[in-house]
Order: sequence, then structure tokens, then C-alpha cells
Amino acid sequence: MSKNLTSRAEDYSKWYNELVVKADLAENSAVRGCMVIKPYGYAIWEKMQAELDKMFKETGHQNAYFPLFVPKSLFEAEEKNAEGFAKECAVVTHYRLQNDPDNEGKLRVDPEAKLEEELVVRPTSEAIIWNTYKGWIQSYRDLPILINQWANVVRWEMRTRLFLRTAEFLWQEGHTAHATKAEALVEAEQMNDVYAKFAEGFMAIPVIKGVKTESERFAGAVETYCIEALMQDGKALQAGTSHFLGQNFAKAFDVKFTNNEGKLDHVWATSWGVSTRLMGALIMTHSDDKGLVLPPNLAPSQVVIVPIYKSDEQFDAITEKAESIIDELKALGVSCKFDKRTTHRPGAKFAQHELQGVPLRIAIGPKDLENNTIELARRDTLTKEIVPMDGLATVIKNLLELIQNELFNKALTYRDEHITEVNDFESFKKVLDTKTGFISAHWDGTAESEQKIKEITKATIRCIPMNNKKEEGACIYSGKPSTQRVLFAKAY
RNA sequence: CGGGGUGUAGCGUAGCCCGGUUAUCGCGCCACGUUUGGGACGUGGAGGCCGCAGGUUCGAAUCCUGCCACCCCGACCA
Repeated sequence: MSKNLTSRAEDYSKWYNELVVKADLAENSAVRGCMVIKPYGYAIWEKMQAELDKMFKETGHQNAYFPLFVPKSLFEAEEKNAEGFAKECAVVTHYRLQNDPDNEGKLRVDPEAKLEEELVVRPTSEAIIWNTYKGWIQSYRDLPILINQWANVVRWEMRTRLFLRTAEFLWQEGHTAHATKAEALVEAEQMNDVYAKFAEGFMAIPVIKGVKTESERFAGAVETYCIEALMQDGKALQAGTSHFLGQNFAKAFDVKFTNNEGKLDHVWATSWGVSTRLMGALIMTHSDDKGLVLPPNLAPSQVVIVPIYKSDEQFDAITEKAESIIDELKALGVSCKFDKRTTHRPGAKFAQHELQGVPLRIAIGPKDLENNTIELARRDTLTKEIVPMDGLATVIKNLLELIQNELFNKALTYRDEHITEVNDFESFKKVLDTKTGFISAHWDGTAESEQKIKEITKATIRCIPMNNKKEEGACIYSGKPSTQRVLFAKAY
């Protein structure tokens, strides 16, 4: 294992993989395509969960839990949804193993233990949930139902990458039921707004809100809202989606209610989700060649204190100082860890905390004891300064807020510089190959043109931005008339 | 599932073409000592069914056959 990460310029993909493993976020497991999320990575995910969970509850949602398995007959009920996910489903066919008579010490599937009906391991939970909702809804008085679940799902992907695409991943999925179309539409848009606010305000990741084209839409949805982020290598990442499902699932699962006029109608639905993929977005938005850069909101420890000492007396004096700093920070709601390991030298600790993205590092040594100062180092800018002990906690608290804002602004500047307006196909291809990023271009609105552009350039329509400006133009591929520009990019 | 590649210590590797001492080196690991303001140094030590199963041979990490696993490129995708 080499000391330094592969640089982003050298091999972005390699940099990403090394960073995930070396920063101790996650690693590949014995199960193909499935990762082990390690404590440090999971702590970051828990920070995301806590904030999202709070935001869901503030918008009136409750948590519940539905089964991992979906009977095949339920799964296939909503045809488009089933068809969309069929190719990547893990299926349980048996419920028992037995000793293999032909192979001592080995087990085999008991051929006698075949299930009457196969169970699909959920790739998403609409089917089992709507089958359940059928029993919960009779009247408009039972609506709306506003439920979220934190769960794992399985999608049998051909090619996987830590956090970005794994065969099993963690996510939350909201599933709501409404009496009217208008209300469901408001819900779907609201949750997309929640995701955008979370990504930008909490994770410092700028996103573009928009709707998907028909071909990119969630299987079974009428409209898919999304937030799209731009990574440092110029590729787009879908960071969250919120679907207006119309009455598709209500019809498939026969979920009807009596409205306040006494008429029977199908229920209107939404579903929305974000996953551990956000970890990938976090890494690829902020981190650098020295490792992870965490926005203060997401850092398991916002500050780390590294003691530098020669004698036990010095160490004791530093410890006393460190503990008083920790107390003051705690009172201001700032988390701080004292790295008093005796097994590593200061240099090694500096390097490790940089690799793991701790936003601020305090070093206290003999000189600081003498002068009543500390050395304060910023992870994002890699700058250091000597700061007096007096009033330190407030300085740190303000600095953390500043870092949070500056990370967002830096990412926003990069993103905005990488949205290029293009009016012909040659320029389109050139921008994709050289500058990369989002391309704002006219499109004739047909799936054919979209598909051709994808085949030729590998770029897809990431979204049609919300409140998109109407503008007359000609499709960059077909030359046919267009009423608005859409955002293209190569995507993860 | 198509095309290419790789399996040697926890990780990264040399050796393989052309079979022949005790399987190479680095990192990491352990012990002791000296160190500690940017990834410490010295000395000593532990760690290997050379992917698995057959075969050829006096002798196989090396040659042959079969199998397995993983990686990369495509198709698919939160």
C-alpha cells in the first residue's frame, strides 16, 4: 500500500476507489458487488440519515418498515415497474439447505424445499407497500398516508463501484398516498425540494432540480423529479429522485377510496428516495489529492486535537488544555476528538486526519504551552495559523460555518463554469470530449433523437430544469424546432 | 452474456517464456531501544497448501488439461 493517493489528474476513477478504502469508509466484501460500510463511513451516513429524517418528519412523514421480500405475483402487478426492474432482481426460490450426499462437508439446496411462489428481494418497495396500503385505505378520511422507510434494497448490477453502484445499497424510500392529483404533485415536488435543500444546505453539493425525460423516468412513474449534481471529473450524478406515480400503482393494486362526494376513485401516489450513493457524491464533490474533504455538517468529528510532546509532564499539560477546549466546543455544539494515541507520531496523525477529511485540526505543543496558543489547520484550504487560546471555541465555531459555506460556493462556481450552452452537434461533441460538464442544448423532444445522441456521444439528458426558460431553437441532432434547452451530460 | 487480462504472505510484487538449493523485494505486522512541531530510525522476529483439482516428470510456482475466482472494456443501471 503506497503512502499517497493516486492523483485525480492521473486517474480519477482510481483516486476515488483508493480514497474510499484508505479513508476507511468502505471496502469490497466477499459477496460480489456488495460492500462493507466501515465505521467511519457509516458515521457519515448516519449524519445524513439524521438530517434527512428530521426533514421528513418536519414535512409530516412517519417512518415504518415493510418486508425485504416481495411475492412474485405482487411484484409483477404494476407491469411497467416490474418490467423495468426484472433484469436486476435477486429471487429466492428455496427455503432450506441440507448436507450434500455427494460432497461431504458441503451443503446443497434441498430440492424438496422449493417455494410455492418465488420471492423477489426488493429492488424498490412500491409493490409490497401498495399491496399493504390497499388494506389501509377506504375513505378520503384515511388520506393522505405519508410514510418513509429506511431500508436496504438489492439490484443485481453487472458492474459495481463502492457507494456509487452496489448490488445491495442502503436508502430511504418515501411512499405517499393522496386523494387528489394536485396534492400528490405538490408532494412529489416538495420532496424533490427537500432533497435539493439537503444536498445544498447540508452536504454543500449544488444541484439542479428538474424533471426526467420519458426514457430516463422511473419505471411506473408519470413524472420523475430529480436533483442532478456535477462531479469534479465533469460527469453528472443523479443524487435523488422523487416520482409522481399518478394512479398507476393504485390501479395495479386496486386501491380505491370514497371521496367526499361519495364517489369511488383510485388513490394518487408518490415515491422518493436517496441512497448511500450520496456518499459518492460527497466524495467526488469536495475531496482532493490528499483525501477526503468533509463539510463540517457531515464530519463525525469536526475538530481533532493532536498533542505534540516530549515528556509526560508536557503531555499532561496538553491534555488539560485539550480537555478545556473540548468542553468549550461541546458547549457550542462542536464535536471534537482528542487524538492521544501514543502509537503514532504527530506527522502520521496529521496525514491520517487529512486523509479522513476532518475539517479542522488543532496541534498543541511545547511552544503553544509557553505562549498560550494553538496551531489551527484547515482541511479544505490546507492552511495553518497560530491562534490564541482565548476565545478559541468561538473562532472555531465561526470558522466551521465559513468552511461549510466556502465548500458550497467553490463547488457552485465549478458547477456553473461547467454548464455550457451549445447550438450545434459538432460543438456539443467537442465540449463533451474536452471541457465536459453539463451542456445546455436544444432538443426536439423525441425519444429517437435522445437515443441517437446517447449512442453517438454517451451523453444523456440529465434533466429538463424546473421553471425552464422557454426559447425557440433547433434540436442539435435533428435540427427540428425546439421550445427549450435541456441539460445533457455523461453520467455515473 | 460477448471481447481482453490476472491469480505467489494482510497489501503490492520478482521468479514462469527456458522445470532443479531454503520462493524475491517493498509496505504493513510483532518485540526491544532511541525518537515525537508533517507519514521516524536501528536491531531482531513472525508470516506462504505459489487460486483449486488432475496430469507429465527423478523433480512443477514454472509445462499440459479442466475448473473456480477476480479485474478491465461493452450491453444494463440509484
